[in-house]
Amino acid sequence: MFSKACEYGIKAAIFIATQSYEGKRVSPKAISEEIDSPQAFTAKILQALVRNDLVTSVKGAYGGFEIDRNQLSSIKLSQVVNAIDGDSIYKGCGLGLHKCDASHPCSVHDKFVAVRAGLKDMLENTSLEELALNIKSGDAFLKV
Amino acid sequence: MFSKACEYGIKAAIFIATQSYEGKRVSPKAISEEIDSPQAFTAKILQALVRNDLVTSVKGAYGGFEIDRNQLSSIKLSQVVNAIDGDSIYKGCGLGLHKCDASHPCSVHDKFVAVRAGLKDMLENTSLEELALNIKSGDAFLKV
DNA sequence: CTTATTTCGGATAAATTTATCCTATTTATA
DNA sequence: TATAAATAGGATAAATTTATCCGAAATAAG
Repeated sequence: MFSKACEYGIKAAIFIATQSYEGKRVSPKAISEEIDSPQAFTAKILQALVRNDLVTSVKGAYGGFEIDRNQLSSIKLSQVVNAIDGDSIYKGCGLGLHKCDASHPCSVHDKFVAVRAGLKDMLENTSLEELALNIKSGDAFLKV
Repeated sequence: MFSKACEYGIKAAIFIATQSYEGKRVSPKAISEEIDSPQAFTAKILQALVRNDLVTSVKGAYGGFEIDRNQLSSIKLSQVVNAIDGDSIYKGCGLGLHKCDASHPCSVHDKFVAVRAGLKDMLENTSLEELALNIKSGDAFLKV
């Protein structure tokens, strides 16, 4: 469904969110250990999140990554996915056609529209805050 | 959503279906031209469909690929996808965790369950016959 | 100002997916 | 039986994704 990079990005964002809740910054090392991902690769993905203004980075000593606590509820999963994989997941044609729409549909177009709408809706209505709270309450987990 | 191989596989299966409707066999060359895909790569994917008994191949002169006309309505998109990409699309965890289920959910587990169910339902309830008829009637297209 | 710490970013490597090439095998027809 | 036509399948190459390495730039603290 998502690329590896996107999976790491989602997990990383959720972990940063849980820590930002307590006013803590986190390093790529701590993140990759927490979400069980390759460190250097994860760092690259974090850069993408920073470039898209979803995560703030602080360079130098005592630096790290954080998310503005006031934005935790307004940052949606869709923004994280979009920053890494783009919007092809729920925008592109199911069969990879360039020009596929209602007026020039591929054979599975109508079928896909509904599924895609559900995915889009899910991503756009799930906030980092909600997911971070799932983790903090012990209702969900980030690894294994 | 799907791999390139899977996209080609779906399109190829639909095209073979349209031709089998008229009792015609088709060559990998004709298929790749019709669905705009690399020929040799498409031939490999066809082999997977043959191994999974979704498509029949006839070797030698006047041979080619065909689908039993009586099975067109019973072969579902899910079988084509499964033959090529496996069932990871709607079975695997959204975050790539190995052990993710209702009793040990990842942070997005519950959200994904619904989307996946929709995708699964769509794939399992769409037959090659239905898609082939969409093409024949001119309501849908296989390329561009 | 110096130093230690930390993110940034370019270069490179490994793994996977996508794509091509060529030969073997099969089969209908003459 | 010989021949031409067609799929099967192994070997290989190209492209993309995933992953690693290392030096540059930035910053807090002494």
